[in-house]
Amino acid sequence: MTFRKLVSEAEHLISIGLSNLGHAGHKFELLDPPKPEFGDLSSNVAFELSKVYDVKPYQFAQEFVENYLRPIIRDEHEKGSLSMIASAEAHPGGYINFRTNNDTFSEITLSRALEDPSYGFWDVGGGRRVNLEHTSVNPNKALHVGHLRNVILGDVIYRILQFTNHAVKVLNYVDDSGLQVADIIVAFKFAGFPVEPPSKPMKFDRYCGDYVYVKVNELYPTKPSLLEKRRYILKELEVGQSELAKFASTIVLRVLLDQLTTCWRMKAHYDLVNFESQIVLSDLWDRTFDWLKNKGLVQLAKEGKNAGCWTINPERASDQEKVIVRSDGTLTYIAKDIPYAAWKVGFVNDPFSYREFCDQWDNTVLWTTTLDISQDKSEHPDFTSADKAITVIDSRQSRLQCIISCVLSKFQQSDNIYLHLGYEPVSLSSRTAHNLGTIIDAKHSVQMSGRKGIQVNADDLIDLVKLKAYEEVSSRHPGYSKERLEMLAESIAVSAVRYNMIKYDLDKNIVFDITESINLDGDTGPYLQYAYARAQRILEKSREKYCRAPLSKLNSEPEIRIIRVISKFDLVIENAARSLKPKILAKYVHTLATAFNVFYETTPVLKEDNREIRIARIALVNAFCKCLEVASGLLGIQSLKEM
RNA sequence: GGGCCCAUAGUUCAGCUUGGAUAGAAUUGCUGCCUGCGGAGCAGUUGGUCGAGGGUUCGAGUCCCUCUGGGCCCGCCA
Repeated sequence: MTFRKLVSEAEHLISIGLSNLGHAGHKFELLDPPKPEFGDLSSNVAFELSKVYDVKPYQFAQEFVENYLRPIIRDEHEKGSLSMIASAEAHPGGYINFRTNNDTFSEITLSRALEDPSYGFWDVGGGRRVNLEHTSVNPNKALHVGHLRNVILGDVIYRILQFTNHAVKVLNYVDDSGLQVADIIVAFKFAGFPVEPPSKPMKFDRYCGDYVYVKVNELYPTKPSLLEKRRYILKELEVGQSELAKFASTIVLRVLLDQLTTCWRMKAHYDLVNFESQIVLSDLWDRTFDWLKNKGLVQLAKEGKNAGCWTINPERASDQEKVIVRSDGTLTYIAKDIPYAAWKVGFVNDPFSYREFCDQWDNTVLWTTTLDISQDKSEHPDFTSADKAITVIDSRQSRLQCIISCVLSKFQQSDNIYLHLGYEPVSLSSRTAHNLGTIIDAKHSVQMSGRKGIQVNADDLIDLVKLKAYEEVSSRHPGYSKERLEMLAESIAVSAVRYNMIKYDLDKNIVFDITESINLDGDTGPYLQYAYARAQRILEKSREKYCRAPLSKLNSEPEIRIIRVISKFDLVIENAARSLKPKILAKYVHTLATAFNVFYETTPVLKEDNREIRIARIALVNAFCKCLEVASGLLGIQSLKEM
């Protein structure tokens, strides 16, 4: 909040200086100096103007500072209109560096952080409505670590957008009429697989995915009749209503609830479950199809390999045309996605009624659509006609997502109304794949495959990290009850896994290694929690009541460092929200926690004899906690008072 | 064949949008720091031809081109 003010003051000064020099409006930039010696804010203005005057940047900088900036700073100080900037100086490197008045900077930053209940808030969205789709895992299997990246990325994006004044609805699309569901229905109905998991207790999603789905796929080569059954089932699923479809529906719901249990464990929030079957059964497709035909975006192929199919034109000439309606009249995957996308942004009338699906971990209601109008709740949130749709899916879907995006841009003249937020997938390290019994060649990593059973289960991962966390917590608190230790270990495990999935850039392929993933030291989620717990211990033991503290007493290097980080909070959140890069926030929170840890090691708080300094430091610890709590919250990481 | 992404320390990654000061973390190895508010920490140290070559520029890890190596996509599967 306050760093913004520093920047705007510097902008103001340079602008006046340039205008006095006769270069009003000349562009320049303000940036973070890489080292503290270079001051608090730097400008490249001398590089820009030195071209005009054909002198060395340093020479221009010296003269500009001496003859223009310093007099202006003096003036403004006399008028009392500068609160942040104390001085400017030219550096031999060519930059002009500004220094703050530390006393007032600390004072303003900390009092804002402590007193403003929405410190860090920045209005990026202006209340705009966003439909955010993530997770969308086929309902025939349990989540693996690849899905986890999707869930966590999506959920952090949700939290960031929600925080920056977007009205976000989180959608989870369930493909309940696709091939993968048909596979397990084949197994249950025609291959003799029992519907209940044998003997030992096992989550149903896991049983379906790890066992039934894998085994039935192994049967197909030797029993081709099963493939015919699968085709039959697919048809039935699309028509709906039959006994078989009803059976499939019960299976899907069971798997879905188990999947959601894993997602909720990761503290992900959803607003609506969309079922593909309902999109097919509604008239959403008909309306969209008519529209596509009217616009001339699709055509019926008369000859060639796609004869008898409706196809969609590619955006680029080099791409092939894409079949959306097969020659037998059934719809392809993409044909179901286009009306869904159009529905999200309100391009077609909403054919759905809405009912409550279930309650969630955060005491919110998860809704679902229904075609049965008698079930409609009159008071339900408005899910359709968002200003923007964001779909979180890995980059292997880029081509198809691009088609959807292109088609939607033809609906309405606005670009970017449909955004595919892509990311590179998670693969397994050769060591981890080897441990799973996968036969590997010399490749560095292995793609996961649910169908082949090559995957690391999401719950297993959390459990493993939890085990490690449990050992750590119980060794520190031998007297704690099992329940308390469990709770803490779970929270630590979730934070470790979440942080690990967002600290990398979206375009980075994560090579998942099980051994490395259980690490709780260094650049991890628990590191953040640990800094917070230490700070909390200080506050807990402090007997000072909160009072106006002399914040200007905080001028040691570690203190200034934390304050500097705190002052940039809203800038970082804005940046993360605009760029949709959760990583930016993860990096920030780590920097914040590190700054605190340095302070903690070097600077006594409770042991400080001078009362004024002591209460000022306590105020600093308070501000740190508040900032860390909000920032961690945006990552879905719980701030623990103890661990 | 066409398209997308990646390449920076032994390892995993920041930094590239908007070119500029000594290229930063984490981890590994080694060395210190608990009769101090919690050592899941802190400090120090070892470790880099920023894949290669060319171009633009006063200046390139960052921008442009070519090449090499790796990943992914291109179905009447989803």
